[in-house]
Amino acid sequence: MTQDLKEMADLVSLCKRRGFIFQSSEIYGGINACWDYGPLGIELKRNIKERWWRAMTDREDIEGLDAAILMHPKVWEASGHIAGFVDPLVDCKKCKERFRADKLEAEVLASKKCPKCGGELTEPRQFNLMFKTFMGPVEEDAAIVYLRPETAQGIYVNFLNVHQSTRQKIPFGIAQIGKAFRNEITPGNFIFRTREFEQMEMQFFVKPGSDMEWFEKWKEVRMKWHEDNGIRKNKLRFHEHGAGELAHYAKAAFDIEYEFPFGWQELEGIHNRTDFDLGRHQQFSGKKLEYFSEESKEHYLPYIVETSAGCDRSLLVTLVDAYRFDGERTWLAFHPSLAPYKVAVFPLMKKPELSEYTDKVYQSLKKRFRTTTDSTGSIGKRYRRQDEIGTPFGVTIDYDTLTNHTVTVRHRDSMAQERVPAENLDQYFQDKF
RNA sequence: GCGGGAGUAGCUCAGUUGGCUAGAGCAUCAGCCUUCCAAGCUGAGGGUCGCGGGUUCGAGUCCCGUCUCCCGCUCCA
Repeated sequence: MTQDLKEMADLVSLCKRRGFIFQSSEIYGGINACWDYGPLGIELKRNIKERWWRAMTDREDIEGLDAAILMHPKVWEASGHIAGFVDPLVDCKKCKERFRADKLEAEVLASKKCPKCGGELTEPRQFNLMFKTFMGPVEEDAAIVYLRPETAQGIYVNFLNVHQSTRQKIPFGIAQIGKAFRNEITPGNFIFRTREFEQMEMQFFVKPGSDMEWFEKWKEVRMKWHEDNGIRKNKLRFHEHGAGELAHYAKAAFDIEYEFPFGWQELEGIHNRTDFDLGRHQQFSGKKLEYFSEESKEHYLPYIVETSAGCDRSLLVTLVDAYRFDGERTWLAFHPSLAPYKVAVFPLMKKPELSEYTDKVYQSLKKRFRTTTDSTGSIGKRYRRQDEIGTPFGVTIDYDTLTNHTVTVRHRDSMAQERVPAENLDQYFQDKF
């Protein structure tokens, strides 16, 4: 009976042991909620990003972009982050309850009495969720810049540049992968919520009135992407934001959620942001951001349908969903195209004549596929090692290979084996990833 | 940031009321064995016990500080 991942600790341990993910600055005791991707982790991450990038940009109506992390501070005034990301909080020293100071009534706040137990409240403290730094050598208020809390604004402020340079007509989109930073109050659950994270965003510009149609369309496309990555359908669902949950910019919002060992959590958001963002940037910059339609001869501010996926979260889902344990064997059932290594080549035993042949096959396969090789210990042990890092195929050279030039191809999930002529291996694997 | 729990080898942990040179299993490496699914044999490497300070003749063990992780709250554009 195969089991899913029950405890994140098992995955964290495997990730460290096999070189997927390490804690940042570990030799100094680590730093909260920061993680480093190891040799296998970065391969997995690159594969996820590559798959996303191709799905989003291998089409005529989406262009790519890579905007700077540091932006003009006014961007964040326009976006609402400077106002909206500041939450003054007070704590009760007695019952330890915490309140939003701006949501308490004025007299309650003035009395400094806890509304729940009557205990003493602390002074309101500011929690700005944006990381601040200084542009230039002088540390003064005028030089403050922020690490972007979302990548989307880099797309909005480049809307005209992309439109004019590519001659795209609405509807069209702009895709970007990049880092964003948020001073989260409570990070945690391994790489699920970190203060530095990578987003894969596509902002789609549409004519007002067609926005809900596109919204529905992108919901389906994005859900299908996760399914096509091999994520189990019964672990994925949509969650609709109710009126009270909607962000300040949104007209409609759905999350794609995944059922982690710690519960259903957001993996990607699909939002109808209306013309809020372009409208605000038009207002704050004084630059006209309207689109002119040659067909209808009208000027309008486009609506934006956003698809915003967490790259690190996608990676975590890929790991969590692929984790299998059957009581004896642990393996990662990655979709072959996401697996860090595609093929592992082994000699059945560590004997010179087998090793020599193995090396030939290895050198040949690695030209086309990400391939590894291993000759220590028993063959079974080597299969298990590859299982744990999710390598979908093993190729084993035995004594028969030396005479008839066929090898064993062993499949990770079923452990099934088949005999394939060594010279056909390239062809055998070419449509598998 | 608050409350609770916890940091000893790469991983999982043991370490008695403070007392010999800090241990085990797994993992790793070398060699042997093995003609297809880990845990068979021999040997090796690896720890200033999270970090800093204190008490003591003596600290992994007691005290203080600090950092990090886990669970719960608060928060989540």
